[in-house]
Amino acid sequence: MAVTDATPIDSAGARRRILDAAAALVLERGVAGVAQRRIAEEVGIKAASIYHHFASKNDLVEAVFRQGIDVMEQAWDEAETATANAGPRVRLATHVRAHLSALFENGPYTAAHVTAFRTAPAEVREAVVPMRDAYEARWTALLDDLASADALTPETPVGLARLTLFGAMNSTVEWFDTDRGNLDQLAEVITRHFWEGAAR
Amino acid sequence: MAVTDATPIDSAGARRRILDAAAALVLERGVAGVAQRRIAEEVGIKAASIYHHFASKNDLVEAVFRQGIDVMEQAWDEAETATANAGPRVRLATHVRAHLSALFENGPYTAAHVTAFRTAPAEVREAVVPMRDAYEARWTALLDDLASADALTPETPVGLARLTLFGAMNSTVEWFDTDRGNLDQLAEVITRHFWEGAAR
DNA sequence: TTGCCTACCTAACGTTCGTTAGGTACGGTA
DNA sequence: TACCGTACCTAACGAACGTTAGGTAGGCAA
Repeated sequence: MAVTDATPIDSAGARRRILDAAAALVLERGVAGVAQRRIAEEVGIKAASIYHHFASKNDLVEAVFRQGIDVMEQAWDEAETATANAGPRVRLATHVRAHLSALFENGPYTAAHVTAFRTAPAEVREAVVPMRDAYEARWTALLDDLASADALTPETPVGLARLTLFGAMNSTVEWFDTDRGNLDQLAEVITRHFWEGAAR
Repeated sequence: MAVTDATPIDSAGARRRILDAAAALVLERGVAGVAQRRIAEEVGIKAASIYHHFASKNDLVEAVFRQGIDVMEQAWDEAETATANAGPRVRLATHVRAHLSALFENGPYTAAHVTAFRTAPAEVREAVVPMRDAYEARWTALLDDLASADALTPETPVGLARLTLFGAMNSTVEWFDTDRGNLDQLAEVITRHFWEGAAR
């Protein structure tokens, strides 16, 4: 007669705690570098118990990536409503700040997505790509707006400009430290560099 | 009495072929996502034979990263001698082009280093960090030069400017396709964005 | 001819991986 | 009171992992 240690106090939040731990670990070790047993240990359960909440490891990391994109989308929406009547530069700056907020101020999901997506199994990537594309399309639309309002120089194709901007924003996860740096200042530097470099 | 399949025709180049395969695979799957047996398969040998050339998997991936930094350093040196008497903007543009050359035109080593370093085991990272720092110091010195020659605005700290530039350059490995895009044009766009954004 | 070095091999080791089967405890519902 | 779903558990599976031991074949030197 075996006795169980199970103490499901935080029953509803268990799935969320697994996701949190998975996202944080995937961020620092990559998808293949994280074992389910390690995630479980972080949460305080056994590896097999993860299967009560997720069908497989792929299912779990896919959920992490989806959450990362959800966070970005939400940040975008807030920036969009906040700048309904703003000029092009303010609109751009607000969205840059929102993207950085998604990367640093709402858990490790977006950061994990940005750094680890490329190394995920093909099945996971294929399932997530449509959501990724939708978010990128929003940025393309914004930059198209700016371009057709004559705010951007026609010298640089919009697609190239967007990728450069994404690079500048996303690569901050490699070095920026929320405890030591100021996100508003960072957003302003990135915005200024892009704006002065791309504005006409 | 077992018979061997060993056909060591390209004896001297075996180490190089292992490194090539390891770099390419690490680039697309991350360090933990690549098995020695997979690398060996790519080369056409058995996994155990890798140990004739490298002491361990960590030793192998460390060699990949070191090679990646060597490639960058070499590109830097060539750019440095080519712009001995050039103005600040040309100097910057040449170094940007050289860094992109390291990323795309000299094997997967630098690209592997840039994308996979963060997920490598701590021992590997610690061994490689001094080389990384030395390369980054070269960029800091260049930007300091530009700043003290009054070419850069004092509004942005040099450290922040360097990290922004690195972000723009390194993130190109995620999307740029050598077959479809032009590296000279890409270098020019990145240089212009940075220059117009940072110049005074 | 003998002997050694280089570059590979086969076979296996212990460990860790994702995953499954089958059980236990507990809170709520009938 | 009996039952049932939820949330965990232990135990174990086969596969894959990094790594080691011990061999074999070919080239070169003495």
